[in-house]
Amino acid sequence: MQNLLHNLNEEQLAAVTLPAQSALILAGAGSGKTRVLTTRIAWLIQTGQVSPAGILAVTFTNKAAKEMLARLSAMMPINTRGMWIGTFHGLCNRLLRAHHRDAGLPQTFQILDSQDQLSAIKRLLKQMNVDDEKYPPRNLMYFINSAKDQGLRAKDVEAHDDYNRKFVELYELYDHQCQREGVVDFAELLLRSYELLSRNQPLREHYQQRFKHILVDEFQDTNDLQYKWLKLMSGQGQINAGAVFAVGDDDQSIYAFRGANVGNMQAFEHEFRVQNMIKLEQNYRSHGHILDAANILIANNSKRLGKNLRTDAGHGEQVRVFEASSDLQEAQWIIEQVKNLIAEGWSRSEIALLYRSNAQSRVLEHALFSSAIPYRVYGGQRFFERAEIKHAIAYLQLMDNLHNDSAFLRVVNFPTRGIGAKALEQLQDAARQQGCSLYAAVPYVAGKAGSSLNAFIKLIEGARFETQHLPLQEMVKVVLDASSLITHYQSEKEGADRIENLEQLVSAATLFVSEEGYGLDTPAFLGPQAQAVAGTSITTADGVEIMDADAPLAAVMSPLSAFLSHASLEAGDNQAQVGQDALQLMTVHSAKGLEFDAVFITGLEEGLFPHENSAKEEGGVEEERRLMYVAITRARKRLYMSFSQTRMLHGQTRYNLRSRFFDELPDEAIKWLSPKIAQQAGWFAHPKAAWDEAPESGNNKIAQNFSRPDSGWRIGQNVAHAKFGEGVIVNIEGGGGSTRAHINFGKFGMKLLDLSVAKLEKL
DNA sequence: CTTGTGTCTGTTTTT
DNA sequence: CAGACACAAG
Repeated sequence: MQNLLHNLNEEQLAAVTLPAQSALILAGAGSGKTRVLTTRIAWLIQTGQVSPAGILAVTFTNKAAKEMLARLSAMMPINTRGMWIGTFHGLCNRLLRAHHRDAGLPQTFQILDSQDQLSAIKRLLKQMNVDDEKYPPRNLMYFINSAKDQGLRAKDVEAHDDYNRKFVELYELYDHQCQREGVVDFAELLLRSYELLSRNQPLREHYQQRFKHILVDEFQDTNDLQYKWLKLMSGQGQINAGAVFAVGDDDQSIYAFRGANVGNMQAFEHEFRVQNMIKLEQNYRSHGHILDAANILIANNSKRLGKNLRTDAGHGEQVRVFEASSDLQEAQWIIEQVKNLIAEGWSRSEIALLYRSNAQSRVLEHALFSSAIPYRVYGGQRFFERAEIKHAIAYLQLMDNLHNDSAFLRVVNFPTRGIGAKALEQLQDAARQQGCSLYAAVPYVAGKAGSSLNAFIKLIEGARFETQHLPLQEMVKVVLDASSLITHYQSEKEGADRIENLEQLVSAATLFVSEEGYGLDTPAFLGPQAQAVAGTSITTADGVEIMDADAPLAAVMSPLSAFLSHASLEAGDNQAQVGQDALQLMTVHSAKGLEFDAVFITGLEEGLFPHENSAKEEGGVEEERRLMYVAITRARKRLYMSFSQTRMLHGQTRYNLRSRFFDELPDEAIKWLSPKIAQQAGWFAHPKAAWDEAPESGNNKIAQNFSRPDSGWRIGQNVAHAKFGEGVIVNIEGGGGSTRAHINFGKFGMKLLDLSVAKLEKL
């Protein structure tokens, strides 16, 4: 016990040992949040206040859940497998599998990822003859998801005009389609389990009595539905309500775009009668200058709960800032710095390259590849999102759930087997008439179309028969073969990578089976095994005895269903080699919760970071600022920031101004690093001041590439105008006597100015 | 029905 | 610069 608590500071100790009431912990970046959470769980169990089964811990990412489990088992010699620790989506999936009957779902229901959801919506619109110009599928998807995120069904949504009424109508139809096909989208996992619990009293009471302590990580990221879910699960407002221990940081709320509502923190404080709000403000991660930069930047936001991080670590080094002339050169400069760091003995895996959007990784990857620096990209195109993997998965989905029309359509003619648009049209007509799935409608299609469709059915049935007793990994092999996916890619020029990925799918299946505790020879189709374990059965209203959802996984779903869920919910975070000491590349979003010795924040330009779309959204810029705050606070010892005058985007060069966030950083904490030689050429000058110091070693080489004679105005030139402020020349037209320039003045927009008339100052 | 070519468009962040 | 989609030729 003592050694459990002895490393905690005063605030942390207070949080960990709070009485069994709901509490809100405002945990700043790097203040030991995860440690407080896990120690709290360990403390509750070790002091005998609750058994492991009475704990429910929710996170947002699989990474965070895994981290928590790992730390817990390091702390205590208990079996964490039975514990309810996971993401909202993962836990809801489990709940729905265990109670699929009560939730009105087939045992083998499948989960749509965003891609699948969008194509399901497109299919619906086509079938209903809806003009997708007028009702863009993306907008409908957004509409449906945000309704669900608020806990609203179609019937609950108020529509004030015809346009919105159409959306509501389509929402309703979409839900019907999903129900018919036995599929659920991400938001549906939550909404469905919320409805399950609120409708079903015995179930609700069972779980409410069971979970004495509910712990929520990253509480600022909860949406309305998740908040309601927590209220229901904890029995908030009832006499024996469970205690909710919420840990969050309003300054790190970066998921408003998917419905997260920071207001939940205040609501929580009131509705859960929080008596204990503890702030963790001692930062153990970053050196002083880095922390100052973060604190001063975030102070520009208006709606904050108020919190300031402090550190004992001393100032440390200043933040290094570099202005590049192009995205290519930015990448080169980064490589140069990374090489220096590595030469100085920094470990590659302790260096992170962060960017605002995934598309930015390309240039960086290319540069890293050419310099043979090992790196690892997180996010972006994930393993289970690759086309060939989605195809293979669709075969498996179809075998597990014949009525999944999405899966059916994806593979019925891939690889091509002579089933074209005409045949499918016939099939869809038949399905509509019979009110059944495409698969079930095949017998109703006559003629040539019918026979090629029948051949496909035979293929699926054959594969099902062949694999009925095989374990998952063997099943995957059979499917790759029977579907002719491998053969297909063998005849394709660029198919080698895809085949390699398909082979990795077999390894992924093997790994999954062993990690989830299934036997390596458990048949993939083997359904829930009703082995009642003491204390895990519930008697429902209609007197049926069912399993509690925390019974062994095998009691809740078959290996195949579990694997398919895994594919949708985890998307294969990365398939890169884990052990290698490699540079870390990721978006700022996926860097949340991580920390590194050295961090590069790249592409700090207006339009990119803050992203241009954010300007149009309510509170958008503040969210971007929080994102920047997250980025800065990832760094322990050294922080670099860079931006570029030009950048290739959507196939054309864009001229950007440097990010407004630079103006919000404290001068003392910043060191401008752009080369003097270039400055003299008028190329790199920065309005703030002259460069702080002579270029560091290694920069001269870059500088030479860019110092060129100054020939008056040029595209990309930064300028200042008395009325419009700072801008950048985007295009120059005319010549001789009258030269006019298109200049992007940021918030003043684009102006066409005559260079001989307008009083412009070169910057 | 398939395949290739062309045009178009739409671009943030993620469970 | 992609990926999605449409259309024409094989």
